Parts: sequence; structure tokens; C-alpha cells
Amino acid sequence: MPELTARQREIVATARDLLAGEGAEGLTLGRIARTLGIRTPSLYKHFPSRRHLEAVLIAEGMEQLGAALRLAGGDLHALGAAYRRWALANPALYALMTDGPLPRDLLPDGLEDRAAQPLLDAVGGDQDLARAVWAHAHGMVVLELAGRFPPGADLEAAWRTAADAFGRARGIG
Amino acid sequence: MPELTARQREIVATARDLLAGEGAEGLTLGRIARTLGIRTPSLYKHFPSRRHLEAVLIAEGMEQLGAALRLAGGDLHALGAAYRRWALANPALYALMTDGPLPRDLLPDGLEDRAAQPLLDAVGGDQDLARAVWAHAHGMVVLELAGRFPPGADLEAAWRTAADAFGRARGIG
DNA sequence: GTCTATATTGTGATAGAC
DNA sequence: GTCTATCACAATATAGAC
Repeated sequence: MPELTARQREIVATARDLLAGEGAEGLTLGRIARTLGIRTPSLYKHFPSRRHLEAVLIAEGMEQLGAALRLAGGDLHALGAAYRRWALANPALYALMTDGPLPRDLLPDGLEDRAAQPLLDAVGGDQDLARAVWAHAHGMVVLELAGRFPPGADLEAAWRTAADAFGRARGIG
Repeated sequence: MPELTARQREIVATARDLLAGEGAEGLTLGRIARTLGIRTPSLYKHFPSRRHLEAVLIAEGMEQLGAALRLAGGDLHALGAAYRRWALANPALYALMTDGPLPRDLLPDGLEDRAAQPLLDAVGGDQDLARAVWAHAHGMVVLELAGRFPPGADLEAAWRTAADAFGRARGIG
């Protein structure tokens, strides 16, 4: 996804800001255009479809989240905390990244693996355990973002319990 | 949510079928009305808002899912398999039940706790562990439904790995 | 309990002029 | 690269007649 023109980068930046400020439903072509001071159809001179624009946002997000996980190191507690922190700080982008199939045809090669690498390293390369850990983290995050936990639920304790359990599993598997 | 009139029950049944057959976006008041052979505004004589109708569907779903979990018994592997089976068999209803905050003001008293009881029993009453197990199950299910796992991923193995890890945690916590 | 008519708001996308 | 005009489609909800 390199080789973006200057105008494309402006559009992507506007979309990113809109997503951060207005949430997932705030990201419409009409709003992007209006924010830039142009009309909706003009966007199609820069991106062939909404999906192409979204793919750039998703790629950016995966790069960012991967970097945040890399910084967290190899401890499962720290990794979980970093995952949660990033998702809660970028809820709409996170939803865009996870709510549907990845547009893999429009994503840079190897991006998906690169983003997952910190987690895979933390569980000693065990793919099954890595998926279990990811599913738990994703589930915790989306349930928290959806407001689905009962009020007063101790989420930190749930994260801690899971990290402990998965950490022990690593030693055993 | 008892005390539904016959016509309300017909509307709910139509909505349920539509949800099952067309997916979450297929559930619109217009389509419900058309299926019943009436016009959209007529629905408002039976339910004050879309939200009230949705609450009935959600309550039905929680009752059903809770029953499926109760049937599965107290083993974490069996519980996970039952959860997954129910969610994959009712994907749109499952999404309706989990994608946003529960309409707790419109739900029967105690329903939420009743649905969660089988899981809580399976982990010996440990709330934190129960939430971790639930988050994992939810994460696995939504990622699978969203088509977010790489093609060829061994999901059974991920479920197994998690159930083992959480089962050991139960013995320890 | 159903209808017509309407309000209000929105979406992504295309054709063709400038 | 932007515009106007338009397509085709959709949504939830209300007022008031019958």
C-alpha cells in the first residue's frame, strides 16, 4: 500500500480522523468529502471504491497495533494490556479491522503475519495457543466496547486469570 | 416478556425467521411488515419501537442458548462446543444478542444470570474465570463468523487448547 | 388494526460536462 | 480533479383517515 499520492494521503487522514472522532458509522464517503470541502463523487477519482480506502485504514491499523504489541514484550499480561489499550483507544478502527473478512487482496504481503508475530513469539510458536489467546483478547475487547459486561464487572481480574491460565499452558503444551 | 398478544407473537416469529434466513441486515421493519402482508406503520400498533421487538428476540435467544449450555453439562470442552454450535446455527440472532448493550430495562428479571449459570457452575463459581472463558468463546465465535481466521486454521485445536488451560486454572484458582 | 401520505435522513456509485 | 445531476435503494417513525 505504498505509493499513495498526496491527495490520497489527505483523504486517508481525513477518514482516520473521522473514524476516531465520530465512530464507525461516522465514516461515510459523504462526510469525508464534506470535511475536505469537495463532493462525494470526486473521491472516486482517487479511490476506485470505498473498500480500497478502507483497506488502507486497515493496513495502517494493523501496522500500529503490531508495533504496540512488539513494544509490550513477551509477557502475556503486558501483551494483553497493550492489546486492550490500543483497541480501547481506537475503537472504530479496531472494529473496521475485525468486523469482517480482511481485504487480503488489497493488503501488503506479510502484514497479517507481521502483526501476529509478537503474540506467536510470546507463546513459544504454538499456533493453537496463539489463536486461543487472540480470541480471548478479542472477545474481552469487543464485549467491553459493546457494553456487554454487567456494570461493575472486574475486567482486570478476568484478563489476569486468562493470562495466568495461558501462561501455564505454554509451559505444559 | 410474557403476555404477548397473538399478533405480537406472529410478528416476533416473522422477525425470527427473517433474521435466520436473511441475516442481521435482513431484519428491517419494512421486510417484517411485507412478509406479514401489511405496511410498516402498522407494526407500531403492536410494538412501540424496533427496540422493543428486538428485546423479545434477544430474550428468546438467551433462553435458548442457556438451555443448550445446560444440556451440555459441566465439562468445559462440551460447553464450548455447545456454545459454538448454537452461535453458528443462529449467527444473526447471536449478533443481535452480543453486538450492543443488552436492553436490560426490557428483559425479564434474572434472565442474564440464568443464561450464564451453566458456565459459572462449570468453573466452580469463579466469576473472573467465567468471564475469561466467555470472552474466549465469544471471541472464537465472532472471529469465525466474521471470516477473520486465516483459511485452514485449526479452530478445533484452539478451542481444545483453551478448554484445557481454563480447566487447569479451575483446579488451581 | 390497518391504511395512505409524509417526514427525515441517509447510503455508495455512475455519467458526463467543465 | 472537480462539478451537477441522478440512480437506486434504504431506514425508523408519526399524523390522521377509515
